[in-house]
Amino acid sequence: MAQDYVIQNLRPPVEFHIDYAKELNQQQHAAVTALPAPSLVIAGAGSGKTRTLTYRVAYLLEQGIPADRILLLTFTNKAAREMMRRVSDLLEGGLSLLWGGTFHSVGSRILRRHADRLGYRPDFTILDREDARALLKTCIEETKIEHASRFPKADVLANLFSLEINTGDPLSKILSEQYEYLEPFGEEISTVARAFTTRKQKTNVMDFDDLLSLWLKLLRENEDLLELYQRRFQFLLVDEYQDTNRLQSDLIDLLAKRHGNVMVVGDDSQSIYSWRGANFKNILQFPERYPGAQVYRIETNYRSTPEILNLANAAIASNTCQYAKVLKAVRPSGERPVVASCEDGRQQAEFVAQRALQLRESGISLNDMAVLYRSHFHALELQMELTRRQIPFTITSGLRFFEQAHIKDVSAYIKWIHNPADELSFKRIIQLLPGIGGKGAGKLWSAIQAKDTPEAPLNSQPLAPVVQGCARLAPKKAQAAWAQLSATLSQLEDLKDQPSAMVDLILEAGYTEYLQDTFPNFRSRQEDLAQLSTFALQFKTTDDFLTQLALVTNTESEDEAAAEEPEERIRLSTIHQAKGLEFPVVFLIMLCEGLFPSTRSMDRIDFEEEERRLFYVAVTRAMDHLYLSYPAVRMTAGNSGEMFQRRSRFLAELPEELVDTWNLRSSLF
DNA sequence: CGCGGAGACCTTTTT
DNA sequence: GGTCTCCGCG
Repeated sequence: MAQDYVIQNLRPPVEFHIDYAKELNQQQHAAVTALPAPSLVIAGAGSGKTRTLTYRVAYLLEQGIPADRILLLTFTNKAAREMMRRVSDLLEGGLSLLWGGTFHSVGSRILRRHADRLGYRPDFTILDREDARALLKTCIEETKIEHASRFPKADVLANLFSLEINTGDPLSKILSEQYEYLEPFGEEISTVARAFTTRKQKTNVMDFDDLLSLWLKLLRENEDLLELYQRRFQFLLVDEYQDTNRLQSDLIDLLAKRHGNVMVVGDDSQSIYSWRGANFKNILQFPERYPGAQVYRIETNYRSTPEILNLANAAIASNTCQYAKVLKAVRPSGERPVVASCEDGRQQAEFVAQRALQLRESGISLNDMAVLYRSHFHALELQMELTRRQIPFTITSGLRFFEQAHIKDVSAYIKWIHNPADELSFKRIIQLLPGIGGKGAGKLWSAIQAKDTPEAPLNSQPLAPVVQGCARLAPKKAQAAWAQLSATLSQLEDLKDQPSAMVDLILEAGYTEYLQDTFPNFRSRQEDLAQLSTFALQFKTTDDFLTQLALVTNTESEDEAAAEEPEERIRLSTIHQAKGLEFPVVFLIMLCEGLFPSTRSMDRIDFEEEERRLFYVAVTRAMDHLYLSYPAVRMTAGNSGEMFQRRSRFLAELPEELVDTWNLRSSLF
């Protein structure tokens, strides 16, 4: 059995010759070299959070802790990969045993190993948001509900369930506090919730929340596994702790219970995910939950000029619920941030484009510039302007790469082969055939289900003959396509664990043709699919491929794609997606009341403080140049009218002497 | 029952 | 712009 952590029992310490005192400042150094014990690192924006964590890992390894005893939890997979790379650089390679990733990806790995304990099989499919919603929708339809027309739609319900799981509050409490108008439906909502859970288990699929809640359930209900993982993960490092929710902090607490060797790093001023159940009180109350925890504050900012930092400090000052801290700049003085008031969205777009070109003239690469905004649609006019001027840009649009219809069509084949219980995927692929719609797909699914018997479970026999056997149930119109489908499935089954080849095969076996017949823009869709095939190349198992497909965000995949081409691009991104990044030049646009802070958030309690933190995150992305802009009038959606805008309260709060104000409106007259 | 076209409606933030 | 819904035709 695994031993408790005792330094003498482990490998002899390895020396990496890192002079920690020289590489780190005093506080960072203290945090990095702290003895195993709970610790909280309050690291302000741009203060070297990643650096601290990276050196911490190196330090632990140097102390003789085997890499596989360390678990690094980050907010995105990309952040984990980046940190691993840096540790690996520091230590000159050899770190394959280090575990790191998001809660979701670590959870999915652990769940695959012990799925049977939860009534799942290890080949379970991970549903993306859209699929989870579709499944929920069928559960709603199948539950007999009075006054069904007034029953909440699937996405409202999905939010509700997600909140329930992520905050740990009972449904009744959430309903009475936040969704009063749904209280009359309480009973039926619970019925749907149960049906949804059963359905997911039966079809061997998990949604994002399940990856956390089932992980927690697994540990809570299985003493042996809890002990196994408590012993295995002797050192927990958690990044972006301010954005963890109840479920995640419970997981950490449970895993750390035996050793208490947990270091959490975060900045309460940058907590921007409360709508997803994140509870930034986790970070405020950490010292109470972990008596004896050391608290380190890193308040030196290495990223921004003093001018930008002054503005950031002023921006966050109005928030009351936080660890009071003032970031100190060490960089030399630079330009004052600019507030530009523009005529309309169009002029704002021109301003950004022009300014970007001027800065480029002065020697700054487009890669070093970012335009940030509150919501995806705020960037529409800018996209048009940049396109018109042929300024290359990357945008992480609302629609994620992996969630586009054609990508999901192709992956549905692979998903179903991999997990024959996956109802959604099966229905999706057969509805691509002519003459088969929702109803027909339902019938055919039942027919397939009938072949799934205890003596001959579907997931242990070739699927192609089963599908072929159901041919007579398919409509006449679909016969040829049906035969083709079963042939394709048969070929796919031979390509087990070659996901890229599977994608290529599906394309050749008629999907490309389908694309051409269906979509006017089939060329760009074909390119996407070629990219999918390339993406799949890096995976040795179908399992890995499908897991990553579900968990990798499009910023991550786009960054990888962009890294391969030499062209410079300015980056357009929501503030949420820019979390953790930094850019020499930042444009923050659409700073109008109603847009930022967003009216959509105003029904939430404490919305203003969270929106202000978001504003703070945005301005602290900037290293050298910061431009804040807003239009005076704006087209409103739908009725093509224009509305006068007021500048955001966050701009109004800034002391005048901290910014240069440019009035681009008056220059027109 | 499937499917294509027309029109309504809506766009907060996401692992 | 993109998705969802409704309607009438095959």
